[in-house]
Order: sequence, then structure tokens, then C-alpha cells
Amino acid sequence: MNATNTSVSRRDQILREAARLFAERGFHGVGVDEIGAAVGISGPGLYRHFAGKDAMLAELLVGISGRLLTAGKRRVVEAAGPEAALDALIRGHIDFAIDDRPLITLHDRELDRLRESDRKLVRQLQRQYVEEWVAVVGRVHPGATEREVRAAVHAVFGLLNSTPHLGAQSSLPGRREMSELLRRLALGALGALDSTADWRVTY
Amino acid sequence: MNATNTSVSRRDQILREAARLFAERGFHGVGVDEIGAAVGISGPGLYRHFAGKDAMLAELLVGISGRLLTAGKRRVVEAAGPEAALDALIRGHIDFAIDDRPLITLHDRELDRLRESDRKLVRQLQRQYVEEWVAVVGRVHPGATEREVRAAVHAVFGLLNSTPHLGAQSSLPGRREMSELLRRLALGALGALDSTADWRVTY
DNA sequence: GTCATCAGTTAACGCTCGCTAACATCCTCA
DNA sequence: TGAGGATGTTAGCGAGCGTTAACTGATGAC
Repeated sequence: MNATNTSVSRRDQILREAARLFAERGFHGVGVDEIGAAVGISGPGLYRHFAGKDAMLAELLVGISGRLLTAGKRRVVEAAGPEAALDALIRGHIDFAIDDRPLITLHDRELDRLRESDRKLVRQLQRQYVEEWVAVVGRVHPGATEREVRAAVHAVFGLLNSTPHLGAQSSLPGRREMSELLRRLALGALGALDSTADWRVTY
Repeated sequence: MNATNTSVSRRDQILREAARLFAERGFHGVGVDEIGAAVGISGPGLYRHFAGKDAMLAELLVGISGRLLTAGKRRVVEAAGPEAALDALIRGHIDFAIDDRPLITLHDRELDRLRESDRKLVRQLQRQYVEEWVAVVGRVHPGATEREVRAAVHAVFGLLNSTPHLGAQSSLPGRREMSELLRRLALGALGALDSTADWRVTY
């Protein structure tokens, strides 16, 4: 039992360091020896915990996709109405983006390095997550076409996922301030879905 | 002269295919043989045109960064006022994002694979481009702090650069429609910089 | 007509990488 | 006590990589 606990903790430790390294230098740019060194063991020692380097990436991507979807679904059903659901989706996504920066980075960057079966699974989870958003945004902004909504949702993902790209500079807002700002920006962007015309001629 | 023209054209052809492959499978995930095959020659034949694989990536990243900055500066000085300058920056960035998808992808993904000198150069060009945006956005939305403006500019980059991530699905808007939508979303997001409070209590 | 240059080829080198094999150590528990 | 599983280690393999070397054919200049 204690051995099992130690093992799980080691696994998680490896996954966390692997995610960080993959995000920093790319999947192909990191060797198993480096991952091992990051947790204090040698490269081949990793094979006591994972079938291979691919398996680590697969577990990371399936995990983040699944958690995003699960949390998103829960937040939507618990919300009082569409506006509250949208706000909850935005807040939840921001928490993921800020707290799990490396995973968010990997999530849209290294998907093609997976075996086909894993890639299909991750794609399916991602698609369901997008659909969750599209349904909610479509109800909050009924004037927009579904194609517009779908593109806007992807664009808002890009907006919210921008945090990992700027590495902890001092000239940036703190966590709470950044979270609130991203939320306002996302709501502002989606709010533009309502105005179908008259955007060109203000000046 | 004719030989030089042929050579330049070949160089550009190689750069275009290399950008596409790097964006698809990552810098480390593409071999020189594949790049050569994409333009109809063998791997080592590339060394008649480039010093190495690194040099191709460097030329791509320096090129896109420089062109973004140059076009951005030109658009700002040619604009009638801050609002027009911001709109011109947005339109210009969208054109880059849509027309040079692979380069936009590489631009924020493979920067760390460069030699230090090249990386410094690209970073400097990127920073100047960001400053161009920050100055304009700060004038259009004087109520926001500079930290907010800076984070918002990065977020809008993420929004505008989201196009490359969705690969030409049929359920998406066409080029002109997508361009107009992205512009509205970006303006909507930045518009949220003006409302400092009262965003939480609408429902 | 010859010769230099350009643009390509194939062969091969040295290095790195993911992974396996074989062995060592510790912990647990009957 | 001692057998066995869990978790490491080091050595080494086989493949793939970027790059260089040596060579070949075409083309244009004098």
C-alpha cells in the first residue's frame, strides 16, 4: 500500500516534469535522460513507470482533455442559465490555463505526435469540449450563425491560452488581476458577436 | 543572372515547404530528407542553398518577425489617428495570420530552437512589434493601465493567431468572413479595457 | 572548345536517441 | 530468515539524424 502510494506519487512527479520539459523544448526536443534527471533518476528508470516516451505524452494529453471536458460539463449543468454557464466556462478555462500552463501548451501543440488511437481519443474529447462552448455561446448570442460561433469559440480559446506564452514577466498582472482581465476580454470578444454590422464606419 | 533567379526561386520554394513541414510536425520532427523530397531533391542537396537546418528556421523566423514589424510601423504612421492605427494593425495581423499560417505557428512555437544570436534578434523584433501595439492600444483606451494593455495585446495576438490551429474545415467561415469576424472579436476584446468595473453583476 | 561554376547525386561518418538486458538494492511479509 | 516484488542502476544495441566528402552532369563565358 505504501509502495503503491510512493509509485503513484513518482508517476505524477514524472508526468509533471515531462509536461514542463515538453512544453519548453518540444516533444522531440527532450530526451528520456533529461526527464529522468528532472526527477532524480536515470533515463531507463522511467520504464518502470511508463511504457515509453509516447505513453507519457499520451497520458498527459488525454488527462488534460478529459479534465477540461468533465469540469466544463459540470459547470454548465450547475449554472443557472446560459450567461452564468458561459461565465463559468470562461472562469474554468482560465483556471486551467493559468494553473496548468505546460499542459495547455502541449494540448494544441504536440497532438500530432500521438499514436492514432490516442490522437483520436484526444480529438474526440476536445471536440466535445468545443461543442459544450458552442452550445452555450449560441444561446447567449442567438444572432450569430453557428459557423461564426464556432470560429469565435476557437478564437477565445486562443485568447485565454495566451497566458502560457508570456513567461512570468514582472510587467504583467498578478494571477487574480490577470484572471479577471482575461475574463473581461473574453466576454468583450464574444459580445462582438451580437453586432452584425456597423463595425466599419465609426471613423 | 538567370542562374541567380533560379537559385532565389529555389530558396523560396525550400523555405515555403520547410515552414509547412516545421509547422505540421515540429522542427525536430522533420528531417532534411523530407524537406528535400518536398521540393524534389535529396536531403544533402539542400546544403547548396542553406548552411544547415537551423539556418532555414532562422531565416523563416527573422523574416516573419521583420515583415510583421515593418508592415506594422508603416500602417501606424500612415493612419489618421489612434483608432485608425489600431484597426490597421488588426487588419494587417489578420492578413499575416491567414496568409502565412505556418509562419505564424512557427513564430511562437519554435523560437527556442534558434542559436542565441538569432533568437535575440527575433525577440527584439517581436518586442518592438508588441510595443507598437501597446502604444496604439494605450492611446485608444487611456483608462487601462500599461500592464493591462500589455497583457491584452498578447491575448489579442492569441485570438488572431487562432486561425492556423483549425485546419480548413468546411464548417468554418471563408477567408473574407473570417477576417471580418476576427476583426470584430479583437475590437470587442480590446473594448472591454474601457469598462473597469461592473462586469460581474449583470445577472 | 574548353573550363569553371552551379546544382544536384550517393556513400558514409559520427552522434544522439529510445529502448532493452542484465544486474543490484531495498522493503515487505509469510 | 529469506523469497519475491518494486524500483533503481549501467552497458549497449540498432535506428535515425544532420552533415560532409567525393563525384557527375549541365550551362554559360571567353
